[in-house]
Order: sequence, then C-alpha cells, then structure tokens
Amino acid sequence: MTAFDEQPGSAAHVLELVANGSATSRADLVRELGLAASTVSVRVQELVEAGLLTESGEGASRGGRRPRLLRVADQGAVALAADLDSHHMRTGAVGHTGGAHDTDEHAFDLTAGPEPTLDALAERLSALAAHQRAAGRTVRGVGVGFPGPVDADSGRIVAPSRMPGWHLFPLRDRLAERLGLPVLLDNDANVLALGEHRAAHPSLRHLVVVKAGRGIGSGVISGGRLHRGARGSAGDISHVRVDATAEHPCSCGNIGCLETVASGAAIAAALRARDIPAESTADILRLVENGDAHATTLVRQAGRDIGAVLAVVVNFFNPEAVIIGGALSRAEPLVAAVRGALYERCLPMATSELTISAARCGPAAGLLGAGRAALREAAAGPQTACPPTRNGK
Amino acid sequence: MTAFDEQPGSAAHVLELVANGSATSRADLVRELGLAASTVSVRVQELVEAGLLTESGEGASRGGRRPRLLRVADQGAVALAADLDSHHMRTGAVGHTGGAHDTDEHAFDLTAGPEPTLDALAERLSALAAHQRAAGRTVRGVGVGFPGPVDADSGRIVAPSRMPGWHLFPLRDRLAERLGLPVLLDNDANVLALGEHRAAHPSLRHLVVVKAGRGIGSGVISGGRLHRGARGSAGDISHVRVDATAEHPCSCGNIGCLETVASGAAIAAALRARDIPAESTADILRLVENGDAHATTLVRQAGRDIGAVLAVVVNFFNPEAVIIGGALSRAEPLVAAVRGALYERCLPMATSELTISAARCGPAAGLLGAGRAALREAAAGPQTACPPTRNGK
DNA sequence: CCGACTTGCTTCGATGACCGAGGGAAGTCG
DNA sequence: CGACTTCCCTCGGTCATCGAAGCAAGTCGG
Repeated sequence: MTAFDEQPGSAAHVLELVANGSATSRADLVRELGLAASTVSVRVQELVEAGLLTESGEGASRGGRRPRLLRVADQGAVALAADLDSHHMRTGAVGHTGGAHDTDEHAFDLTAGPEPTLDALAERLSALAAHQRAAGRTVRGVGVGFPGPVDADSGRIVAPSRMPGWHLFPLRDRLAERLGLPVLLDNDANVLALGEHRAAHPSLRHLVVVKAGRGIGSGVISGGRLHRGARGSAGDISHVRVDATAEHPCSCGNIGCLETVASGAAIAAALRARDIPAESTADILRLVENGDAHATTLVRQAGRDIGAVLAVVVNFFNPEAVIIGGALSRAEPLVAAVRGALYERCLPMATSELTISAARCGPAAGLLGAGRAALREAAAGPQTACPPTRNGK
Repeated sequence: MTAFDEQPGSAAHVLELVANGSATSRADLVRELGLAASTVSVRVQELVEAGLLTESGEGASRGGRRPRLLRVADQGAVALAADLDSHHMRTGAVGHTGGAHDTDEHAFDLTAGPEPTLDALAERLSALAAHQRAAGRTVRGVGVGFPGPVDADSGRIVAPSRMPGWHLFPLRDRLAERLGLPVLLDNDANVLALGEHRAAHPSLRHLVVVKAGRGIGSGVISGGRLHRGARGSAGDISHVRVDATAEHPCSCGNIGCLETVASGAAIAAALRARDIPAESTADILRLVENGDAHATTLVRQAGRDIGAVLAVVVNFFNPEAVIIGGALSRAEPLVAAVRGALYERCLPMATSELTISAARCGPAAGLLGAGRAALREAAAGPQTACPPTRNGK
C-alpha cells in the first residue's frame, strides 16, 4: 500500500521509462527492462488499451524496420502539485511530460496550524483545478510535499517540533475530502528526491537529494527505491550538530543544529543581525547575485556546513550522486562549497565517481516530483492494485 | 550473481527461516512467508530431497494435528570461516546451527602483503578442513571477512590506504584455488552485519551494525538487504572527522578521523603514551575489566566519538536498530557511551523506538556471519542458479 | 534493382510458479 | 463420540513470462 514503490519489471515502470525519455519504442523497452520482446508487447498493448500510452508515428531506422514511437497519453491529464515550506505555498499543474504549468507562489504561515493551512491549500488547489478544467484538462490527482515528517502510509503529519497542532493531522484524507480527488502526501525532500531520480537520473540506484531552502532536509534513494527508514524520518539531517559552540538554540532543544546555522532561515536571520534586510530565501539569492559580501560569505559557510554533514552521509551511504535542490541550490557558492567539503573530507573511494550537482529540474523540482508521483499513483491505481485483499471477486 | 541477495519468497529464504528458528514447521513457514500452503509444501519437499532439510519428529499440538518439525540437515556440513583484522586471524568451523567450533586465533601481520596472508590463511584453513573432515564433517565452503574495502562481486580487495600490494588482489579466487573449495569474501563489517541480521534480528528491515575493534567499520542493512553502495564502500565511517583539533594524522591523509581517536589501535596507542602497556584490544578489555581509570576513560570517550558519528547516521538513515559488535563491544562503558551520545544528539523520533545493543552473537559474530553466508551460498548455489545464462540445456 | 541482412513487432504454444479447492490425517474440546 | 481445529498433501487451474517462428519494413552492398 506504500505510495511510491513499484516492482521493477512492470506496469508503472514502463510508463516511467517512456515518460522520462529512457525509452521511445517497444524495442527500447526490451533493452531497458531486460524482458522478452513478447512480454513487453503485451504490457504495452495493455497500456495503450487503457489509454495511458499512445503510438505516435515512427522513428528513425537504425538499419532495419522503423520503430513505432510510444508516448505517454497525457491527453490533458494533469495532477495538481503543492510544495509547502514554512512561509510559502507553491502550487502548479503537472503533466506527464514537460514542466509545471500555472505555477503560483503564495505567502502563508504553516505554524498557524493545520486548519488554516488546509483552508489555504484547498482554496488555491480548487481554483487551480477549476482553471485547468476550464482549459480542457482532466485533473487526475493531487501531490503535496510537506516540510516535516510525514507518515506516508496513513497520510498524516508526524510531530513537527515547532508546529503545534500538527501532530497526526490527517492532511491527506482531509484534503482529499475537500477536493474530491485522490491526494498523495509525503515529505518535501522525499518528493524532490523522487522527482529528481525518476526524471533526471533514472539509472542511478543510490542517491541522496538535499533540499536546501528555508529548512534543510534530504531524501534517500537506496537500491532504486525511496528509503524512508524505520519511522519514516530518514533523510532528516536538519538537527545534526555541526557547531557545538554556536549560541543559537534550536527548536529541537539542542544547540548547533545544521538548521540553526545553514538553513535559509538561519542565513536570513544572520543577515538581519547585520542590519541587512532579508526575510526569504529569494532575498538571500538576490543579495548573492548582487555580490553582497556578507550574504555570499554566509551562503558559502552554509555550504561548508551542509557539506560537513553530507561527508558523513557519503562515507556511510556511498551514493552514486548527491543532488542539491531547494531554493538555495541556485546560489552557486553554496553548491561549490558543498563540493569542496565533500572532496576534502570524504574518502577518495567514495568521491572518485560521485556526481555532485544542483537539481536538474530546477526550482520546480519539488512540484514536478509531487505531481508526477500523484500521476503515477493515479495511473497505477486501477492497474497495479494492492497485492492482498483487493479483487473481491 | 551478487553474493548475498536472495529473493524474498523462496529457496534459501526457507532454509534461513528454519535455521534461525523463525519457523519450525510447514505451517510456520506458511505464516511467515505468506505463500500458499501448497507452495510451501513443494518448496520443503525439494529441500528435503536435496538433503538440506529434515523432518524430525512432531511438535506440540495447537489444537489440531501436530506439526511435523523441520530442521536444517546440518549432517556434519560446515563452512570454514576466517575473520581477519590487521594483526590477528581468527578461524573456526560453522554449522547451520549453534556456534563456531574449533576456533583459533593467530597473530600475523596483514600489512606484510597479500601473499604471506594468503599463505597463512591457506595453511590454517587447510589444517582446519583436515581436522573437520577427520571428525566426520563435510566442508562445504569458506567465508572470509576482510578488514578493508572489498569488491564482493569480483572477490578482490580494493585499495586499502595503508596496505601496499593489496589493491585489486583477487583473494577470493586465489584462496579458492589453494583450498579447492568455494570461497566467499566480503568486508568484515558486512559479514558481521549479515550474521547479526540473519541470526539475531531477522525481522528488522533497516539495521546498522558497527564493528568496533582494532579498526572501526559498519555494515548497513536497508530494506532487509545488505547495502553496499555505489562502489562497495558503504558503511565506512572510519574516516569521518570527529575532532579537527586532534594532532594525530590519519593514513588517509586527513586529521581527526574517527579511526585515529576511537579505534582499538588508537586507544592502545594512547595508553602506551601514558606508559600503560597495551597492544591488542584484548589488553584494553582486560584493563577496563580491572577498573583501570585511564583505559575506562579512553574507552568511554571512544564510545562518545563513535556515538557522535552514529548520531548523524541514525538521523539520516533512521534504522530500527544499531548493533555494536567487534571486540570493543564487550566493554560496557563503550556501549553505554554510544547509547548516551545517540539519545542526546538524535531526534527523539529517530531514537524513540531504536534498539541500541551489543551484538548478540558475541565475539564469534564475525565468524558466524562469514560461515553462515558461505553455507548459504553453498546451499543456494545448486538450486537458485543465476537467473540469466546458466542452464545451458 | 535485387537479394542478404538488420531491426521491430506480433503470434503462438510451452514452461513454471503459484494458488485454491478438496480431502485425508491427526489432534483438541465439550 | 461428534464437531471443530490444525497440519499437510494432491490435483487441476490461472497467470506471467519466455522462446521460436514468422511477418513487416527498413538498410546496404553488389
């Protein structure tokens, strides 16, 4: 019943490969999946009959018969996506291919509690749904990335330390009820990781995707699958201690947490302490782009701090790539500092073939991840039913 | 073709469940595996016919017919196991059940190079094999744990920084040739992790097993499977920086590595610097048991340092358990300090249901892990052939 | 321009894993 | 002693996948 898992050989996997361009024909799929040609044909036929895949013309010959090109049938099918952070709500509509449409950013306060957030979410997503439908598109589902621990199975928020009232709030079901659409809810870093993995690096098996924005989180792909850990809190590096001498206490009750020295919120606070007006990560980015020395120094130091934590993670987990996403990933000095810290502190063996780069999907990566995941759910739902106790007949 | 993987439903998995006591009858297996009773019966019958499983009497009724008890047919079948560290070679014979027999420890110098090590290994294992055969047992294979990075697929050693001559040495094949037996080679922490997981905690899915001995390493179980990472170096936490002010340079070229402040070698060196004679981890343990204040302080500090690194790992990976193995795990203060550091520095969410304990299999855990893995290989080999290109017929 | 070869895709049994129904064996319990 | 439970096996049936064969539609060298 877990949201994102999919068995390697089949069904949604085929859609995925076609959607992200890894395969454009049946023959491609055969090479990619390692299945028999006959099996792939059957699978494709099912998907075509279900209206999820279309044939669209023929491709270039490679010395023999021309392949019949396959495309995802995104005939106006979209998912709504929402990416939350503590002070903003970004929304958009996501199709099977291409970027996010109709995106919008909207200030609000997550700490005001679940009910106001639910209201704001429902309001904006309803409007978005109406707008999409007016444009002739079908809305298949909703994907939401939440900046805190989420129990993805039950669709509930789990105990964010500084967000009173949120503990065990059933955001997924409440939102689904309000919108009349299936909702997929997960941690923001997890949807980012899924989006980057599936869309930009589908062949990698072990991946760490960091979301550096107002807060800091990460999503972990192990063996090609999202690693949630024992209680779904895997990837939470925001409260790792990086500077025991730091004075700022953290909401978690410790001091020197990564979040208190390297997050967008911390950088903005440090800038304000120097009488430089900065509230959002956008402000920080603007300062850095304008060459503000203080801002650049702080951002670079944040990168070093994040890199110090990631160094442990890279030695321990030995991923094929570390991807930096989130708003701050657009600040070159931060990415460069992360790179430097990793190369300096990790074993050569762990870094010699390690890719370290900014998220390829850019600022909308979170939206894309959430939306695509929701689309995948919607597509896989009718087909890949839950193995146990489902077909009553 | 990877050494330890096994698909969930079948073959070796059944043996595993019976071997570690998770299942004692066909009905148990049905409950454990979730397969149909008929399927389980077929599987068991195959294993019985192959001589790998036996029926042995009947168990207590639970209100109906008595179950026919199953046991692993370890009719004298053993694997030889070797656990290497930089100055010792521990060997023993391991059956499907029970502990290691005929164990022996033998001082030698790994840094002397691969050929002398190969000679020493072959000599002791040949003697052990002869002894086991004289006692009427059949030797099915050999499992070796090596204290450094290993490419498990090719069975070769990978670039240990301070071990000249070892890079890409094909220890597995060379040893197999010398002994005329199939050899399984893996990192020492990995075999320890496999042993502890399969034998003591088979139901856990995410697990970190630390080997604290003369060096420090760890093995990672993710989703019930060993996580080796991109290049097989996952779990290598020995070169994480924990103390930038430390003066001791590390063989890796950095300073303040965990290994230089918290390993058995480092503790022994620190004791010697205070004119307390200590060479091996056994010496350290003796001092701690005798209440030596310096030794106890150093061991406790080592535990804190290890705990500091594990805190990052626990937040990031969110395992269900952290198991401390290796010689130093017998020092209570070290385990206690690790516990303390984890509870202090991790998120409550990551530790509230986290098990932190010493390895249940004790000092022979490494041997057991290596031996059991080799037995499993030997048993699975003829049955669970590699999926592609194997049955020539 | 024409065979020979390549590539793409489909059709059609064969295979094998798994399941479920049915039933027999051997218990417990009232 | 009968009703029910538990354990296990036997026997078709379903389903996914494979491989062989073949057709379709190209390229390419003579």
